[in-house]
Amino acid sequence: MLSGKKDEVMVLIDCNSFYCSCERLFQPRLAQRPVVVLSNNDGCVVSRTNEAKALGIPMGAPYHQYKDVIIKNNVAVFSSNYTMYGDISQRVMNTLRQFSPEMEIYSIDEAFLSLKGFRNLSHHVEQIKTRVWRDVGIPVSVGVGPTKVLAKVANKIGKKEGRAIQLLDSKSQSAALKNFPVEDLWGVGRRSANKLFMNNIKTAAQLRDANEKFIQRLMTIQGRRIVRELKGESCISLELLTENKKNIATTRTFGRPVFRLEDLQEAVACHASTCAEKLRQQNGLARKVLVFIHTNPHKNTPQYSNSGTIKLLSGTSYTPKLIKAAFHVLRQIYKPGIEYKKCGVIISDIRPKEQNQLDFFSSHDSPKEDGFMGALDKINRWHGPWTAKMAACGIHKDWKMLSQMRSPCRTTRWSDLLVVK
DNA sequence: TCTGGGGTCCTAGGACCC
DNA sequence: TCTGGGGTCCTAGGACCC
Repeated sequence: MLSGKKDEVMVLIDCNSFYCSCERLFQPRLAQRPVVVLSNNDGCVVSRTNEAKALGIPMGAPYHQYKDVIIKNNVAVFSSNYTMYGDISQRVMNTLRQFSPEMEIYSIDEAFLSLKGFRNLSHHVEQIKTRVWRDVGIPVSVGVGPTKVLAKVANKIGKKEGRAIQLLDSKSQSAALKNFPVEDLWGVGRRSANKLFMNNIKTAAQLRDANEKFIQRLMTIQGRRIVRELKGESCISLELLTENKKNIATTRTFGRPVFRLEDLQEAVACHASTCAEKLRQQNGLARKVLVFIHTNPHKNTPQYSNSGTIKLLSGTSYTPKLIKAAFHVLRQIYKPGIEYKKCGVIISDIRPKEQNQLDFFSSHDSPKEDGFMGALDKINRWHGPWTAKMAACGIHKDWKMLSQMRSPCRTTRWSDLLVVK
């Protein structure tokens, strides 16, 4: 659990203002202009360029509260376009993969590389930045350390100073950690930071030098790992394989208030369908279905929120079965006369399909059902999402989320291809 | 009028069994 | 009617991440 390795070389690469940088890629004239990208439903600001940060627009800021600042300063605003960001992300990762066989894709815009044993390290690190910029056109920041936590620290400092930082020797580590706020560390959230403050631990160096057992009591085993990692002992290893998901969730805020059970059913059917499709992509079967609904907590109306789970007799990835289960839960938690704002479906207790088939007594999805789903997925892959769907998903969907400023899918949809004159 | 979405890991406590 | 201890499994909730 805590055994650490000493001679690792972890490199963290992350894309600067990733979603904004993707938008700039297709509109180079935005290069000098502040840019922000909004969350689903055009709710909050989830990505900002440095120019937008300088205007005082915080991460997660409600869009409507900053509309004035945005208009006044000619900020370019985009709804999020996850199809495009996902595609650009793949290109970035493909470029990074050429630098080392040991790579972990940590998020849509971040990856860890191990450059253990590489000679001429500084040269390689510089090359990473240059190559991603040249091949994909996305600016990245790079940080190097003997552990993931220290690579994160290096990356954060380097981003401010605009250069790649290496924290491989204890002297540079101490210098960096002395002034590094403990709350900015990877793995230290608001709750833990407050507990640390109360014990007079304010910098990363102070956390590194604290008593390990004491920190474990305060922040569980994860806190203790952070302490070890700060000391240069690698406890959080690279995840080289992308594991299958243990939970799959699809949840959305409505574009308008929803009262009727029928509308909720349409949304829940859509979300269950999406979950099922993601599940089939990883060749899994799920046995649990959770549905939740709730009102708008920011609005001064009667509040209600509830959720329920149903356990299936055997695992399935057959969309109609999952929709049926989700409806069953929905009917149990639905209360009429309430103004709903959001609903979601989460499937869990997921295992690989092969494993289920070893179980002689459970009833599997039939070959006919599998064939049906296979055909459905194929159609939607070729002709776009929702080309073919269950009738329960409805047609009008006026509860759908808003995305009024979405850019075209330049790289994944033929009709959106850029035309060069 | 307008405030996102999708994950993971860890722990405490209850249920159950012998 | 009273009484012990140890183990496993599961779940809900907390905390954190991007």
